Amino acid sequence: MPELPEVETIVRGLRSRIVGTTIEGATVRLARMAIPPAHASFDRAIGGELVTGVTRRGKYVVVRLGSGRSVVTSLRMTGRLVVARRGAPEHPATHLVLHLAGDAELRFSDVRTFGRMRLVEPDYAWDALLGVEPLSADFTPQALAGMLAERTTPIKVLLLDQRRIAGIGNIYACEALWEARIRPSRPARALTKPAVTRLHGAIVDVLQRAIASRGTSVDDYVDAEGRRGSFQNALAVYGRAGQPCRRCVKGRIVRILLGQRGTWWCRRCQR
DNA sequence: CCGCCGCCCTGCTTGC
DNA sequence: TGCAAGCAGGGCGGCG
Repeated sequence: MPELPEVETIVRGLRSRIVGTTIEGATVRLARMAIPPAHASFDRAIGGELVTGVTRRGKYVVVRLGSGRSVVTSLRMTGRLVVARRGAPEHPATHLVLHLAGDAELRFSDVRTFGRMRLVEPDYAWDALLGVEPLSADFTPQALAGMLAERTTPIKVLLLDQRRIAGIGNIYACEALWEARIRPSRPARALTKPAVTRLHGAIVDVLQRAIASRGTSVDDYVDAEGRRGSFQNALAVYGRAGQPCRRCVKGRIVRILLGQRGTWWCRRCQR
C-alpha cells in the first residue's frame, strides 16, 4: 500500500513525465473515484489545464495546474497512478484516465476503489488536518516528543495518525519501531527521551532508505512507470511473523493487533 | 480535543 | 473439491 516512500517515488516519476504537458480531457468510468470542484464536472473542469508541477504531501500526490487548481490523489491501499501510451495494455481496474497532449495518458486504477482523485480550487486548504512532513526540517526530536507527551495511546497507533505525522503507514510504523527497538504497544508517554530520539532517527532513516529503494512492493504497488520497488527485500519485521529477528536472531517476529491493524515486532529486542 | 467504532470494497485465505 | 465466511486496511464521519 502506498505510503510516503511509494508516493514520493510516484511523484518523482510523474514529475519527469507530465510537467509541461496539457491535460486535454478526462474519462471518468467510475464516478465516485473523481471529486470535482463545487458546481462543476470533473472532466470538463480539467480539460485544457497545463501541468505545472507534481509534489507530495503525506501520502497524497498533488498535480499542480496552470489555473492554480490542483489534482489531489489519494491511493489508499491498492490505487495506482501510471503514465502510459494510449492503447497500451491497461490495468483491469482502471477507473479514471487523464488524456495528455501527444499520445500519453495518466491512468488511475484501484481494485478496491477506495482511492480518490480530487480537483481542488486554488488556495483551498485541503491538507489543513495533515501533520508535519517527517522528512522536513520541522520534524525534530522535540516536535516528536511534543506529540507523545501525556498520550496513553500505543506509540504505533500514534505513528499512523496522519494529523500528527503525515505519510507513515503500517509498514513503516512497524519498521521504524523495530529499528528504534521500541515495543509497538508502549504508551506514547512512556517513551524515555533517548527512546524518542531513537524513534525520530529511525523514522527518518527508514523512510529515506525506502525512497532510495523506490518503495515497498508487497502487493499492488508500482511506480509511475509501472515498475515495482525493492524495499520489500529489506523489511525487518513487516509480514515476517514466525521468522527470526534479523538483529538479535534469537527472537521471533510475532504479529499482534493494535488499533485494528496488523503489527509485527520482535518480542526479544523491542521493549 | 481525544479515543473508538463502523463503513467503504474486492481479492485472497481459511475452514468446513 | 467447492463454497462461503473472514480478513485486510487508510481515511473519514459519527458518537460519547
